[in-house]
Amino acid sequence: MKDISKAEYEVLNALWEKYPASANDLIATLNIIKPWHDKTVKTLLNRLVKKEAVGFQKEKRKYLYYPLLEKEAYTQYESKSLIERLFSGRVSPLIAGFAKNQELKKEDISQLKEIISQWEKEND
Amino acid sequence: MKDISKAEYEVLNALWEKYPASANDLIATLNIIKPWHDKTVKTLLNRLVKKEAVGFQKEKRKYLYYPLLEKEAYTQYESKSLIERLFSGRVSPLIAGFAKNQELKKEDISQLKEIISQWEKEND
DNA sequence: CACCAATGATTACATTTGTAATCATTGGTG
DNA sequence: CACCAATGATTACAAATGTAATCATTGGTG
Repeated sequence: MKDISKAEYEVLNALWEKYPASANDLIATLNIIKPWHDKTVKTLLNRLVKKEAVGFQKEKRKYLYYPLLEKEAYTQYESKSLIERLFSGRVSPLIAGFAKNQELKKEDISQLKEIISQWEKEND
Repeated sequence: MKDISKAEYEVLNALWEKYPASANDLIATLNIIKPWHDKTVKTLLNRLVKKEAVGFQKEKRKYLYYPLLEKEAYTQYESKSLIERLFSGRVSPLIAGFAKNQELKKEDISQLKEIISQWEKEND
């Protein structure tokens, strides 16, 4: 998987939210959260195309872009890379850090319990 | 917190494992896992000094380096940044991804349960 | 003392990334 | 048809990053 930079990720994430999308669609969506010039968005979009994370279909002069890389595949890859790099591949130290720094809510705990419960149903 | 690149992190991680350490100590340690030229390690070390992640004490011509940035602070910051960026600040989707992709072991589950149990003792 | 290797400081260069600007083409409108 | 704005393609430039090389200084040794 080719590396996708943080700025590129923002563009790709906007596309995952809604596609197919034109460059102008994405520029409008991103303008809500990032004060980026439209030229910046177009460049990042073109880099994503070059990296084969995004494809497009021509419709007259307008291009309609769609993701080639799935959000889940990407988030899993990035998560795993970070866990590997920082925690020798173990997820528990990451969660322990969140717990220690009071960054877990009751809702998070419930959700984790649910995931564990489901895992046990499928694996124990 | 100043961004620490992946290569810089490797040097810093070697230092966290054992400090104070000379440049040569680090070069030797890193040589085990990375085929880096010694000049590369020195450059990365100097960049870490510039970023104030690392300090040093002179001992004749030899410098003994030590971390200024704590491993836990860094790993928590990076973890949180990733979770914020990819999962809107929620840890459960990250764990759910690991579960879904069969990347959790029984041992991970035990550890997560322990963390949850501890959290509940301190917060419920 | 002279020499040399060791050590850190500084420089180098290619690639990647962030944030644009400029250029070329082309639909649409008057 | 001419013109112009829209649209994508290409270029630009600074900073960060990866991976070095070169330079300046200085301990240690013969």
